[in-house]
Amino acid sequence: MKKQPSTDARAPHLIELRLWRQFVAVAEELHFSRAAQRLNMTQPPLTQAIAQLEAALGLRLFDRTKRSVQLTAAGAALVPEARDLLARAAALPVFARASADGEAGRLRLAFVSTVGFDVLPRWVRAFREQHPKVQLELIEATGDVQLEALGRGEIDAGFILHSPGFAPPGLACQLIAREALVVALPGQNALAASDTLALKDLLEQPLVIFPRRILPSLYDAIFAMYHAAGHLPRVAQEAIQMQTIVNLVSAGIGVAWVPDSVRQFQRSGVVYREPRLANKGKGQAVPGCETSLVWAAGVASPALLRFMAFAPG
Amino acid sequence: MKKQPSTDARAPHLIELRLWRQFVAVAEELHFSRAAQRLNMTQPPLTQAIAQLEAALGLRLFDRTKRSVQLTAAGAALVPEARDLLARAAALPVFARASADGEAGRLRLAFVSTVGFDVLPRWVRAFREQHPKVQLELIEATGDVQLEALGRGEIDAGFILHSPGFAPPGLACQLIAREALVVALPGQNALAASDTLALKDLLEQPLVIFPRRILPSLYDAIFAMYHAAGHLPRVAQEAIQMQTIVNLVSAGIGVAWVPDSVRQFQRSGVVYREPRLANKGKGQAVPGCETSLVWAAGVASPALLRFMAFAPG
DNA sequence: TAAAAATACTCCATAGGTATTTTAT
DNA sequence: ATAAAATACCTATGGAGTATTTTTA
Repeated sequence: MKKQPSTDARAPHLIELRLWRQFVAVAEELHFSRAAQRLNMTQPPLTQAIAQLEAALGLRLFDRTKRSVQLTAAGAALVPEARDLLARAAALPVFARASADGEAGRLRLAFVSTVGFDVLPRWVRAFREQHPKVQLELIEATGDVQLEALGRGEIDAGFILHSPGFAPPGLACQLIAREALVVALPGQNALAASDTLALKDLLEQPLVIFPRRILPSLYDAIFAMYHAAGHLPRVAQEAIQMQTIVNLVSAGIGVAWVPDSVRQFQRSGVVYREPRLANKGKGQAVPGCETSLVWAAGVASPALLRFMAFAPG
Repeated sequence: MKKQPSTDARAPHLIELRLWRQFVAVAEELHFSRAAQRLNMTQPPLTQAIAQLEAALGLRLFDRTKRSVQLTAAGAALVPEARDLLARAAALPVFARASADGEAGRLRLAFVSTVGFDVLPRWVRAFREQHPKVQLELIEATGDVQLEALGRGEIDAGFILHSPGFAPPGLACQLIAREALVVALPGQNALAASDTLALKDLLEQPLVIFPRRILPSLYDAIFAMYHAAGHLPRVAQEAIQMQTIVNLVSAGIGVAWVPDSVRQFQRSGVVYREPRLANKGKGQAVPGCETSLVWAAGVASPALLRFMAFAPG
């Protein structure tokens, strides 16, 4: 025996848009035949449709006196609501297509504090102008927090600091900016007095440094630099935020190698210097640091692709 | 030959709620079979329905890899929108029933200035508390403007001044308040000096009066009162708003018989008095004036009935 | 090989059609 | 007499069913 379509499968008392469309047409024409014409149908099924709608609602929408049709109070109240519903339904396909090609949608972007000063604001402003229907959510977070959030799908992409060559597994990565490291010195440190600074002057200074766990290549590059000069750096303190590193330097805890953009943190008691390396000529240079946009590999949304197309020159 | 249902009659590219419901179910389960179960249907027609929706939109909503189902960017963007649409559609019947019994809806009420001071504010406040979903629109207007607006269906009801016994044609009418007339005197008028005032003192004073066109019975009652005392009143000026009448009295144009509630207009240069009639004992009294709520006969909306139920004792 | 989506078909519920009746102006 | 809504009945589209195949983890 064949099971017949279970009646409540079809619609658990959900009134279809068809009925609302027909209702609005009759309400606007106050005339079943004309409304039917407008709907490209004949009058009898329209009469039935309205009857069906009234039955579903359990109330009369029109006062029909064979010769004239008038809205009841409930009917009149429903007209604007029904119209609104239909307008929203009609807008969905448009919105869908806009979402598909990245014109609309939501982008949750995380960023580390250093890009928050210059790169990101300009980028975001330009993007917003061009794509007003994309809703941008910006969250400041450290690199490790961002990577976890990406893994859980809580953000669409993140701006992180990383050193050249480091490729997080499972993530796609686009270079945004490359910058040299500079040294942050406590203002009261004797070295801050002179305008120029050589690597050899720094070798004995205690270091405030980014944890290796987060940015191994930066950590290693700094160690390699000291090593080449015959020294093992003395780490006074690790800190995971540039803000904190600068604060620690300001407190005189030590000196720190930080990306150039950290200079934006104008903090009294801290001076920044570009040190000369002793053997620059021989090809050894101050190590650099890169800011990249990372996202879960293979799931770049159209909106994200649009966003990346705005990458500053 | 029988005409077959014209294809665009059924729906001019309007995607029915059924498809959105099914889409949301699949998006939530990310599993066609489970989603079908939740929808009380089988898997194959659900697969077809999603295919149909995707065809209508012209884009993919799910990445299906036989073994796993994932939302595309467009699909993910659509989920909250579709959910919202469904929620609104589900709310319509509830709203309809609320409108039918007056729990929700819109009430456009006009009122003359005199009720705006005391009666109306208390009434409206009490009603709003009990029926928060009824949207009240209050418009101050003179009686004649209100009657025209009622005729054109621009307001649902109006508070007007009228004299006992006057019944506007085609309108239903409910008495709200009955009040006696008092006399408004210019402050510099000699009569204002004494606390008491008799009708005979007023007979020679020029009158500022409401036009007969608007409120014939009030006009006639005043004339009858003067007549009984053997005088024909001298009309200095007609004015259609109580505000204006009081202003004219203040300017010394004349005295005026106004409803008691007009005393609320505290205007310097105007005093109010309750005159003694010479022959009070014989049954002649100062004429009165009524405030009534009027509405188009036979079309009191449920919300209006609710409103009237709040008439102050 | 098992689980899940896709495909192929069958069927009937119903939206919409035509013909006719009713009723108020 | 006429115009318009209601009623009666018919048709066929398509949504949902069952059975089966395909695919990949």
